[in-house]
Amino acid sequence: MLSLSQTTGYAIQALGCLARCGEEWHLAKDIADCSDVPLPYLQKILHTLRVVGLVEAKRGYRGGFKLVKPAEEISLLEVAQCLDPEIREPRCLLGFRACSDESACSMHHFWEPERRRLLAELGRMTVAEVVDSGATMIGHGESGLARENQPRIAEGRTERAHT
Amino acid sequence: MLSLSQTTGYAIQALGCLARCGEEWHLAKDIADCSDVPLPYLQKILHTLRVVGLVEAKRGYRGGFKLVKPAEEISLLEVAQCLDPEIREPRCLLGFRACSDESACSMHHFWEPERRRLLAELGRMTVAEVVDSGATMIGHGESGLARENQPRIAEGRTERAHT
DNA sequence: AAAATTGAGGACCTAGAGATCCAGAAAGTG
DNA sequence: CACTTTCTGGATCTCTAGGTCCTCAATTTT
Repeated sequence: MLSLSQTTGYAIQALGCLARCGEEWHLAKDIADCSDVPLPYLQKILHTLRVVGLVEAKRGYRGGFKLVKPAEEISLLEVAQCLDPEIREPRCLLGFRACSDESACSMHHFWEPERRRLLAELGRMTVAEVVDSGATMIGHGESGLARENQPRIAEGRTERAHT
Repeated sequence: MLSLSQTTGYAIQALGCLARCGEEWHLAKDIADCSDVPLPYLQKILHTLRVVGLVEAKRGYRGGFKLVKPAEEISLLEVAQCLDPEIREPRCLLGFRACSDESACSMHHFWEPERRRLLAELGRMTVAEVVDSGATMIGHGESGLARENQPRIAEGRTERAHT
């Protein structure tokens, strides 16, 4: 209750990781290491984010994911709307099927303004802000929490002697 | 997202119906008819409400349910806490396992005050207020919405020529 | 005491979210 | 071209909320 879905949270984390770490392609695996998101599930989420046009994907050697637009232009609401169907079609707080502005349940007049206010908040906040408030960098496995300084994306790939 | 569980909404409806309709025993069936809650599930919820001490139950002929204390003394928060485990142990908005005031995720400082504010609201609102803002009376099948005037509990039982 | 009524409470079903796994396709490397 | 890497996308598993069903036990009526 009173929260975004787990999946949306995961997506915000993933986008945050990408935002912090430049224009390069980043592997799903590295993003997973940087966040609290299990890899297989993250892959699925990244896939969805690509379909809705928030990230770009490249397959094959030295492929990965990157943001399509700057993190300053991605609102949290936008992310939530892509992944959380209930955000688009909110349920009546009491579960009435026919609840609406015209035929309101007894909590509607309390709840509807609250809901709008929170959505507006989410519409104002961007992925960039979330990043700035201190999270983990891809590839440093800090579990995504704001501890110590901010690590960066895994450069493990350089060890593979490319170029 | 951003709502109480369906079950909590159902419970508030049921308590509201009981509140509106006096001290007598009311059948689960009549309460179901008055609300948008499917009978078998309502029975389960009423059972839980009895276990946590919000309603009293009586079995057998002319049994039913009634409130243990006046609706003015039942806060919505109280109801939610009985039925919605996530209210007691809120999840991190981003899904971090270790998120807390000390080790906060990047949305924690935005979300925590919002959450507290909403919980405080719910703590202030009572079942009595929800009733007063216009809902359906038990036994008149108005689907629980604030249409027309407020119907009362089914008196179908009187047809059975008791007394 | 027998019959009728009604909640108690456990077994069970269903859908969706969260999560995992794997064969296959695309892309770069040598 | 063969090989490796990495995303693709569908099948599948698990867990929980929501919901149904059925038998048992308690209580009142007659």
